[in-house]
Amino acid sequence: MASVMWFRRDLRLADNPALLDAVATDHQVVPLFVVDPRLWRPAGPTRRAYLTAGLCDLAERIGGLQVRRGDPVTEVVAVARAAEATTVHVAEDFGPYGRHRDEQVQRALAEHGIALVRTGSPYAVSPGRVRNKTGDPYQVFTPFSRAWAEHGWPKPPAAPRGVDWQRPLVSHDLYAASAPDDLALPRAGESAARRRWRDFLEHSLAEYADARDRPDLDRTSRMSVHLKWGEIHPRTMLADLAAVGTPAAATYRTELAWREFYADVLYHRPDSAREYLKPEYARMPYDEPAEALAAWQQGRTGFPIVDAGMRQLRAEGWMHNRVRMIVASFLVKDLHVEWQHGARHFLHWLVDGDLASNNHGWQWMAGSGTDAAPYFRIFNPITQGKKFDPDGAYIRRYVPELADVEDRYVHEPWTRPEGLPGGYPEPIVDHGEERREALARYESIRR
DNA sequence: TTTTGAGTTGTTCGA
DNA sequence: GTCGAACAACTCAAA
Repeated sequence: MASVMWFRRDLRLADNPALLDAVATDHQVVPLFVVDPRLWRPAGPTRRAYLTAGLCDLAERIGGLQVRRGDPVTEVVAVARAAEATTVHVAEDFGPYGRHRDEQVQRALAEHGIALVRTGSPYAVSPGRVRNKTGDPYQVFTPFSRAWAEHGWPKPPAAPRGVDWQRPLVSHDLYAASAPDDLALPRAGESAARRRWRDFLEHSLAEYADARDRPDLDRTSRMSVHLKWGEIHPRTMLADLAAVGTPAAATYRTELAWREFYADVLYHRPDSAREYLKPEYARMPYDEPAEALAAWQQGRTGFPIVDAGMRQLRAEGWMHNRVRMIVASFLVKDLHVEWQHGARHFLHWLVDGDLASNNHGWQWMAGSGTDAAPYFRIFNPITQGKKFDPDGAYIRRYVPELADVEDRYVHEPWTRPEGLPGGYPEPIVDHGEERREALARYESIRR
């Protein structure tokens, strides 16, 4: 007899209600992870490598981990039956695929008299629980975040003690997904997540409100990847922020609220992962993706801040948030390419790639998302660069061709009297022209 | 029911 | 260089 703890996006032992539930049911616990081809295939090399490292870390903490590769419906049932378990414990998954998968698994387990027990979720307040007074989900962020904060969340529980882990070896084929040598990925695992969080609280939180927008300063928390894989739970972070209690802590809490808001929107509108949240935007005329999309992907648009961001993505599997907005605006509004192409590229390369946050961030930038503000919010890549990377330090870090360009030309190297430095492309479009073009196209879908 | 006010992340123009 | 207004009138929560 034993219970099964099926880890998915909760690769940690502390603050893990599903694990506590598993231990409470039976102190003999089989730790399981299933590498699901349907999720593994679309994950790019960064998420594969990071997940592999994260699983190795979890296995080390536990002293073993059953890793299976295949359809969860068959794999979870097989493991549960072999362990003679009566319960399989999970944190609830609210994504479109996860919900469907868990229903299938639940049904298959039930045939053998085994229960799938859902406890907790990757969110402080589970999607679907924040409602307005009429019981409907919120459509805009600010009222959601107020209600979300008032909803409250329990104190983070500690890691369970006295677990009798049933420890099989980690299967070896998992190690096949190591990171490409030229990719600089962050350290994976629960300890690394907590270390980074403590480090951020101590050194960067105080200046977070202003410094987070400066890619040259690199003062964001970089917690997204740890949240993505549940190496730390937002509840733990919220408790720490409440203890700090400063305006900066409140600013950071708002960022966590955004993550929960987008998960909530996706929960209520699972189709919005692919389709336009506001259907009328599907009528927008866009260009077929061609050379322009390729130039954007490769970081060869001739706009320094855009190219720096796209190259950071390829070098680190990560991009600074401010720059994500700039490159997204550029793809949709300067190159007139549909947001789904950008979202797909991001999800392929981002180590923190999360369906809800990623795709709703893109919808927001495309104008079809939850932003109620005017559609004519079009980023000027030059202005944005000057404002948020004033000395061009971020640009120089990722675009070596511009390393020796004088400060005053680094955002517009084509204006340099001696011409562009060798190997750096001419701007592929005229921003002013494309801005007018984007406005005209938006105009065309309005009544 | 009606009204009111606010809305993550912007840009440009002209004084 | 800095500042405020205009952009164009939408959506939605809450009073």
